[in-house]
Amino acid sequence: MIGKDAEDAAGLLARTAADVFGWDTLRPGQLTAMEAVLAGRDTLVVMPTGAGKSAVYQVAGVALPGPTVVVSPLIALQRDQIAGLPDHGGPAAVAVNSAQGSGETAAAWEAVRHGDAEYLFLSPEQLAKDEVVERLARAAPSLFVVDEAQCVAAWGHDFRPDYLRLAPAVRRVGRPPVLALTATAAPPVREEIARRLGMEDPVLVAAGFDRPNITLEVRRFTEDADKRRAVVERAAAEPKPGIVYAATRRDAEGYAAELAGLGLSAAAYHAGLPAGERSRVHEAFLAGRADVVVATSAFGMGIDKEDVRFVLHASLPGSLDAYYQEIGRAGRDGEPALAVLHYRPEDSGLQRLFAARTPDEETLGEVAEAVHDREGPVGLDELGAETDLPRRRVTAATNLLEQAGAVRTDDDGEVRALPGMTADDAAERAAGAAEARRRLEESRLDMVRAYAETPGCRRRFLLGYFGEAYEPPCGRCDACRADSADSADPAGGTAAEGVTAPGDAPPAHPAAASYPTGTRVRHREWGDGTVMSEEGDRITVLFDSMGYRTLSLAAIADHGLLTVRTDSAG
DNA sequence: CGACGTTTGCATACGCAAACGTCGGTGCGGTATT
Repeated sequence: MIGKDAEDAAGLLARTAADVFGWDTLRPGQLTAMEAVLAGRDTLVVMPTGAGKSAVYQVAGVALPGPTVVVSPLIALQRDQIAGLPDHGGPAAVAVNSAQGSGETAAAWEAVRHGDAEYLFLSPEQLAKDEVVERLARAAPSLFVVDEAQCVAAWGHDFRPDYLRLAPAVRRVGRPPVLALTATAAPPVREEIARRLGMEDPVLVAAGFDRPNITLEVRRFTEDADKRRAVVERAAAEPKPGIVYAATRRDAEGYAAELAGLGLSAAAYHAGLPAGERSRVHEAFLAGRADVVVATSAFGMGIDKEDVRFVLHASLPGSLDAYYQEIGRAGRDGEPALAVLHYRPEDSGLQRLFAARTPDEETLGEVAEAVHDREGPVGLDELGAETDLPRRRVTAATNLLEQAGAVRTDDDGEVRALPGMTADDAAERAAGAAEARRRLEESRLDMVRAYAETPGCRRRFLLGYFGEAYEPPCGRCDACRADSADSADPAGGTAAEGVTAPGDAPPAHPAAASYPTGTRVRHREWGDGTVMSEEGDRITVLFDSMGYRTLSLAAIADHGLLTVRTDSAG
């Protein structure tokens, strides 16, 4: 880019930020992302909550002629975003969703049609409707934003499969630049977001991941009862307020009741509670009227509270992406905060079950057959009617068929079978894709266990997972603290019961230098992969079809397991 | 996969263990019922 153009763009953005929003300064990451968007580039922004991700689309949206589409996963989040925009004569923001009346929705579309709305918020499910996409296409949006973009990878495969169908929607509304925003995404997740959204050569704007004020700790247990007692005692003892994450609704209520029994202001939060109770707990927590909220993963997005002092996990999360997202809610004010993972190997069973949930072969077969029986393209609504399957399952199955290269989505958003493949072949290949997906999810869970069991610095492990090198000791994780305690008192001073014993940090294996992070490698049995991290005498590789695998350098050397691929750099 | 609740099986057992069954997380949207 030519210097003068860049200056002009920066000037325009700075002026817009100041005049429209009253912001006198933009942070470097914000400006970089805005400039990329303004230059028509697809852009992926990975910045912690509070760093001002929303400002990127708010300012760039105004600077670009035409409305800005913002895909947001929760209606409550859409409301927050709209409420957070300046309303004194600034650009108007409207939403289209099922929670508002038909009059309000009609008014929103009118505003879009007349160019009175700068921002239009909607869920991915809305974009599954032809009528919505067609109206949007007529409005010719100049920017397509996907907020909380980690949802694409985390929810798109089963829970909310319309997240995997945004790419065709982007094309149908005129293929404006795509801006994806997320607080937490490891490199392979970033890659998946970009791929699933159909982003082309995206600009990556990633801020540093380390949250140095959060102390990291893992406590390991064999008995469930010991673990439960430890969680309650810790939540009671630490400075408030705090969040305890539990794996099930039942656990959330059990812990909350125990803490309340100790005289704390504690409440449970999960999706099974009445809406009124949920918002009451949410508001009480934000307002500082609650000491502890014990929650399932439902408690998260939209919780903007500075002074959370601890986040305890009573069970394993399903991935380190989810874990970092959840502990990232602690200590946003920069003051000391604490993240403790209470670990029992058995607890991974539940997450393993969740990971194993993929569409069954029968569903894949029915959908594949319904598509193949058509000579021409068919809409997902019609597929649902023909197969008599719920829309969500039809969409998920279609996504897998498309991923397996058996069907494709045309410019009208309808799907058609690709020639040269029978329905049975298609279903079989889709089942293979589902199986690969399941292996990947399980390997991500293995990475959570590896974090819990690492003898080394937790911070180094976590940051390594997110692609950031870190030189221990950090001084603020249980492993580093125990190490320094050991050197002060070699005789013992052992860690408290249940704490993972830190081993001696192994010396870097000389062979590790052969496999720096990012190297493309090929394994005899597992195929191609990318080196994600090296720790001591082992490296972790993300294999394209097998997920994460940790390999010992000695075994690699002894058996010639890995070859470095030089043909496909990057 | 594992926790928890219920049933079955035993039979010197008014109770206990094993076997069996069920359930488990995230939210959108739209329809049916008050």
